[in-house]
Amino acid sequence: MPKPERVLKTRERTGGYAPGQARIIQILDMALEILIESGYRAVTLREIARRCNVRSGAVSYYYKSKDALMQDLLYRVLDVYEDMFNQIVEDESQSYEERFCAIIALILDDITTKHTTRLFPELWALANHDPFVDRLVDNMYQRARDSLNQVIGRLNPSLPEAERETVALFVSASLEGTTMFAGFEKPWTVRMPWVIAIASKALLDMVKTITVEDIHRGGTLSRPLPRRPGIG
Amino acid sequence: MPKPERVLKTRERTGGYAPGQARIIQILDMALEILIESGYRAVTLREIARRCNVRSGAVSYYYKSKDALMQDLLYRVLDVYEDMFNQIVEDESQSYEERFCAIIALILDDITTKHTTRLFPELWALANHDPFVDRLVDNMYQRARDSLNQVIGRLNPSLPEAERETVALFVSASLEGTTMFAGFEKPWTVRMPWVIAIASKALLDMVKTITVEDIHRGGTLSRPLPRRPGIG
Amino acid sequence: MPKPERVLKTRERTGGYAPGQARIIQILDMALEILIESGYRAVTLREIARRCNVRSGAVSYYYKSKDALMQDLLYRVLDVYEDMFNQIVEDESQSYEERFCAIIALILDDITTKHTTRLFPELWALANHDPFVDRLVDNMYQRARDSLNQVIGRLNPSLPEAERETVALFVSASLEGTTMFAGFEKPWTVRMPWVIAIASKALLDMVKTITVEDIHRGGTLSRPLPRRPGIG
Amino acid sequence: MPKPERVLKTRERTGGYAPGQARIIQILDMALEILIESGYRAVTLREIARRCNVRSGAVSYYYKSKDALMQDLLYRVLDVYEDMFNQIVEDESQSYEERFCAIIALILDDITTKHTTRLFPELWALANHDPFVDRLVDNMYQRARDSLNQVIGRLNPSLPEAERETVALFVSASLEGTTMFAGFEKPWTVRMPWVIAIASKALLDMVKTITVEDIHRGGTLSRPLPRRPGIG
DNA sequence: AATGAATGAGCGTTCATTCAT
DNA sequence: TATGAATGAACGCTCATTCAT
Repeated sequence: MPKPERVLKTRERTGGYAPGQARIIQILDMALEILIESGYRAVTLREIARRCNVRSGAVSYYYKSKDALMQDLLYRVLDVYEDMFNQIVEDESQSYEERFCAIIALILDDITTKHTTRLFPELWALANHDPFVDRLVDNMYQRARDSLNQVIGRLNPSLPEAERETVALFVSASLEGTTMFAGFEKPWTVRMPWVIAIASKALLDMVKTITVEDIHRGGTLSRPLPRRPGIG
Repeated sequence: MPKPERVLKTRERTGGYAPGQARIIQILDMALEILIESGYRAVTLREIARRCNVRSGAVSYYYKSKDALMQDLLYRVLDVYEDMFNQIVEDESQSYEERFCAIIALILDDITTKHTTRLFPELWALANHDPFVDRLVDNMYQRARDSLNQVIGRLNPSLPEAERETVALFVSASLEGTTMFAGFEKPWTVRMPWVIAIASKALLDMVKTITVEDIHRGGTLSRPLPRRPGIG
Repeated sequence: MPKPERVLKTRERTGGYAPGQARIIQILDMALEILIESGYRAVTLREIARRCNVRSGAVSYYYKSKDALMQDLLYRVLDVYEDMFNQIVEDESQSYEERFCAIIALILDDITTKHTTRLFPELWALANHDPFVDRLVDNMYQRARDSLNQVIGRLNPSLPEAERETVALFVSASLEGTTMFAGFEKPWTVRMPWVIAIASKALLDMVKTITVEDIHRGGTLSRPLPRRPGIG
Repeated sequence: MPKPERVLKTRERTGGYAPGQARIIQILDMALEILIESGYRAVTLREIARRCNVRSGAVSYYYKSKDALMQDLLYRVLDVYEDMFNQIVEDESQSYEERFCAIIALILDDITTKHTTRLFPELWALANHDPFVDRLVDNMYQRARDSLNQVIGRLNPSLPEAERETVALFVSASLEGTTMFAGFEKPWTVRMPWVIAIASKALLDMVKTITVEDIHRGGTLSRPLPRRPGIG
């Protein structure tokens, strides 16, 4: 996506349902469907058009470039996750421990969906070579960590801001990392209940007990690590 | 990569460095370079050839299809990780706690390299739509967990096999998940020392103290989770 | 031509001459021109495009594969012969002998055209290795023999169905066989009038006088034939 | 075969079996095998080499171009037919009628072999666009007609030379024409015995009874023929 | 609002051919 | 006598994109 010319806002500005709105939504839905089903390489204007029962020129009519379409798609897709955690964090009927574990369970549960299992590795790969995707995905995760941060601040009030944010980062990373192993149709999908229990214990205990000194001590290793041998 | 016809091993066995061997290595090196630099989409036979200063027909001379080339490349790349952990696990001069933390530090250190940060998300994305890559990556991680399993067995002998394997899975997933956040040129790269400390504490404490009951209790939530809203 | 997905009929039915219809016709005309001029090997999408003054992508726009194009072409080409004989057979102003000889003259006359001389040997060669072409050509000749069969039935009513069909086959084969010798720009082209006379006499006499016993007697040879020596 | 540079004679000159002779024979055998099995398009140096268990460079070592190889192959292949008829024609123990029918049976029998059924249509197609093949095939058929001519001269001595040759041509063409219909694995293969009987009667009767006047009368049609409609 | 037609670039692949070894 | 390495051209095909209608 080398030419990040925004197109999205045009669409967003049109309140209600302009005639073309329905088609735009259909285009984005089909594009997402392909992305999830077959990966980014398979997302072609032709295939999107085919699934919308229009010609590929029609897709170009709504998006002047494929990049613009993809950007619009990613906005839509990531917006959905925006408030995912806030509801839990703000749920006054639960203790902070409960809320923390609820977030863990929520994320790990979401990870087993086809949608999330397939989508996020694509995003991670795209983000590595596309600054626009990189920024978008980064923003999304930042918002997720904001929620975690609030809860962690309550569970371990003595932890300074910077350290707390890094703790939240590790929590988030821990959970995201299970995507490739226990996601949709992955070998460990059936073990997800156990994984949730293990993650809950590991992360909750850590969050509650970790100190600034623990974090600053660095790794426990005094000896130099053997490095991964290079290739080629 | 639908036609997994191996090519590599035959050629590798020719031993020494026949003249053509050097070119094969160059081809794979360049292919990997492009994969890391620009992603799978950018890996074309012509670009590989360009970087090798030959015509694209020369690449086809060595690999009768792009799939065969990619398979050979992935074998080579993943073979490297094969014995990565064993050295540590078998290091008799360290305690098992030390070995466990050494593995964590080793992996997280490796994650900050450009090579690993860029390569693995590509593999995860490919694996979602390509059974061959899926199997290859799965095998690699399985071997990694074998090493973890040995150490965990010593740190927590009362944990039954199945539970221990799931614990190892979570440990591995936790570490892999940091790739997207604290890998090469990522926003949190500079915080990797802290992340190593946090991960060491969280995972070591968990591994040492977790019980079968903890794992079987499932998540701590009794109430149904709010679901992620669908898209489209 | 391994994937016989019809394309033609759909397009043909769009009736009239939509703008694109003209281009399709031009594409098929140029493809046929090349086939006749230079043989099947020379029929490439690029050469077709060149003769149409468009880029090769434009040809691919109309035909999603070269096979589809070739199939469409062959349908068109062979359809032309469909009613070729019927007009004569149904011509009530002629005796059946006249009609029989008219068919012979019609076919042998057609054989001297560049179109037929060049096209049919290509089809025979293709049919040997391509089931689709095989079936198409077979159908075409079957229809041709149907016309002959009607006339032969009148000229020799006592001949049973199966024997009559084989007689028609030999008549048809006899005529087709002159293509390579007396076709367009062949050494014997100028002798075609004589050939027509010879064929008329040989085939008409045979058709009128042959009996079931003649046919069932088999070859007149009692001794084993010397076999053609094998090669290699 | 646009560059007819002879290479064959080089080979022929080496008497006995020079070491490379065996390889040349193998190359030509394999080339013929492919030609018969899969058609001219499939005859590639690579495939020939593969079947000879050598590299394609080795084939180029013996034949400096593919055309030279094909020419050599065709010489070899057509040489075989050279004396095919002479043995029969010169068989003093048979009457001329018997010899004539024996030739018919011989040719039609040969036509049912895979070798002949597959080879000749390829040659006819090639001859249309390749003067070298054209000349070669033409020579071969000329020799075949020489044999027929001798016998026809005995069966119908009053026929002048030119007319007799045209009669021989039609006889030869009649028989060749059955290749596409009753050859190897063709729909009418099982009817070949009947075809032999029909051909024997039709052609023998004609040869014995036809007169110069029959031939010069031309076709029996007085009215103009409806022409095959043009394409495109 | 959408189509139909076409472009131009690039893709993976195959081929005959060359040539030093 | 043959290989191994490489070339250069061509192939069928796909893609995003443009634009008049």
